[in-house]
Amino acid sequence: MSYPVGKVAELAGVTVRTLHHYDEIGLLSPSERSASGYRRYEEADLERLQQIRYYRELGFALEEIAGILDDPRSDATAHLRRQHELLTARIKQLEQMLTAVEFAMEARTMGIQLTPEERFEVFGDFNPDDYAEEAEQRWGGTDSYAESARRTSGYTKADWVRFKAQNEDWSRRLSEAMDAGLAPESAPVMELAEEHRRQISEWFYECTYEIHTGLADMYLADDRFTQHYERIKPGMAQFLHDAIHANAVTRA
Amino acid sequence: MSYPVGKVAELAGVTVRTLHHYDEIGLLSPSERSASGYRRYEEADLERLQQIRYYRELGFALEEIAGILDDPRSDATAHLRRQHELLTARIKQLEQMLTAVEFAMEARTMGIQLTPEERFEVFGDFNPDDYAEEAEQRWGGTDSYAESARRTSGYTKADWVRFKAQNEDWSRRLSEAMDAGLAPESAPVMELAEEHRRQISEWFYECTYEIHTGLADMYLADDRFTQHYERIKPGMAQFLHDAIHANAVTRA
DNA sequence: CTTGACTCTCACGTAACGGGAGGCTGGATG
DNA sequence: CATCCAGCCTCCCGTTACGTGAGAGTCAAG
Repeated sequence: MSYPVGKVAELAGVTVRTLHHYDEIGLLSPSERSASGYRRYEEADLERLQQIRYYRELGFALEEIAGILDDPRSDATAHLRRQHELLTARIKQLEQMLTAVEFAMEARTMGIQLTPEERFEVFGDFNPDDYAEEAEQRWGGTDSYAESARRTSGYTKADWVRFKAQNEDWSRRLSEAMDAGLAPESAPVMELAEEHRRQISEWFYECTYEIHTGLADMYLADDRFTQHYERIKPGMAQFLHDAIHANAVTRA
Repeated sequence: MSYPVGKVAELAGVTVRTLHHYDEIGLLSPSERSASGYRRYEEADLERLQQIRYYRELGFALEEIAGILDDPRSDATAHLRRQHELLTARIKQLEQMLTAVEFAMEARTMGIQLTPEERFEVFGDFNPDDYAEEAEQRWGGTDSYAESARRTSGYTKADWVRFKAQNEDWSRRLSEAMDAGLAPESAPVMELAEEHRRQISEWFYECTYEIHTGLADMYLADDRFTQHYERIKPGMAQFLHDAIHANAVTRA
C-alpha cells in the first residue's frame, strides 16, 4: 500500500509543493517512484512525515529536523518522548502568556500602567523561535550530551530489552493476580496498576493519575489496545482498566 | 522616558535588526529620533510592540498585524480579548497533540500500527500556520463581520461608557455592603462577587472560577491593584478577595 | 582624547515554501 | 478508441521575515 503525493498532502495537511520541497532538500524522499516518475509514499514515509510535522510545529528548522531524525542514537520512541517534553513546555509557556493577557486586561480596566519588564516578561529570555534552539543546546552535540541523551533522547538496545523484560514480568504478575481471583480494587492489584504508571513515568514521560486513567479508558475504547491485552489473557483489558481507576481514586 | 533600540530589543526578546525591519515596513516606527538619528521608543511604542509580539506568536503575518492594529474599530482591550481567545484555542490544540503523542507511544510499546488518518488527525483540517488565517476569516473583512466584530473585536465608545457605568454601579454596591457590615461570606456579598465574574465573562473573556480566584489573589499580591480598590474604600481589596474565594468555593 | 560599546544606513543572503508555466499520465466516459 | 480532465512532473522566479556583515558616525567613561 502506497500513496500518491496529493493524497499524502491531504492527509498530513500540507501542500504538494511542501512535499516536493522536502524531497528536494532530502528531508523526506518517497521510498519509491512509479514507472512514469510519480512519487509513491510508503507507510514508513508517513511516519517520518508525522515526526517532521511535530518537530516543525515545535519550531525546529528543517535542517535540524533532518539531523534529529537521522541521528541513529534515537529511535521512534525517543522522538515521541522528546516531543512530549517539548509540547508540555510549550503549553506551559502559552499558559503563562494567557495569564499575562488576563493580567494586562485587569490592569487596563483599572487604568494601571504596566512596567516595560512586565510587558515582555513572558517572552523574557527565550523568544519563541529559538526555544527550539534552547532544546538543541540541551540535547545537541556538545559535552553533557552523554548523560542527557540517555535520559531523554535515546535508549540503547540493551535498555529496550530491559524494558521489555520488565514489562513482560509485570503483565505475567497481572495475569497471575487474575488467576488468583483477586479483585481489581484489591491492594495487590492496585499496586500493579501503580507499578504500570511508574514504569511509564520512568521510561517515557511523567504519567499523572489523570493521564493514566485516560490511558485506561483508551484500552477499552480502542479495539487494538483491547486486543493486545485480550491476547495475553481474556478479560485483562477490563481488569486493568478497573485496577487503574481504583488506584487513581485511592491514591490521588 | 524613552528607550534606545538595543534596550527595547533586549526587553522584548527580539534582535535590533527586527526592530529596524519593523521600522522599514512601517509596522512600528519609534515616535522619536534623537538629533543624531538614533531611534527612541516611547511607552506607547512598547505597548504596540507587545501586541505585535503576541500576534506574531499566534502565527499572524506582519502585514496582517499591521492591519489589525491600525483598525480603528478595535482598541487595546479588544486586542487582549482576541488574544485571549486565540491563545485558549492554541493551547487546546497543543493539548490534543500531546494526547496524540501519548496515544502513539502506547501504540508503539504494544506494536500497534496507526492508520494514516490517525497519524495526522491533530493536524487535520487546519495546518498550524493558517489557523491564523482561519481566525482572519472569522474576524476578517466579509459579511458576518458586523456581528462578530461587536462580540469579539471591538467595542464602541458607547459600549465602553456602558461598561464603566455598570462597573461603577457594582463597586458602589460593594462599598455599601461593606458599610452595612456584611461578611464576605454572606449571600448578598457572594452574589456581588458572582456579578463581578459574570461581568468579566460578558465583556472580556470566559472567566472561570479558577481564573476568578486567581484574579482575587492578584488583587492582594500586586500593590497597584490593591491600591485601586483601597482608593475606592479602605479594606475593599481584602474584602473582595474573600468574597470571590467564598463564592468560588460554594458555587464551583 | 581615545577607546569600546552602541547606533546608523545600505545591501546582499537565506529559509521555507507559494504560485505559476509548460508538459506528461491515466482512469473514466461518450 | 479517442478524448477528457484531474493529478502529476520539472523548472524557475517571487515572497516573507528577517540574518549578517560593511563602512561610518556617536557617546559615556576613564
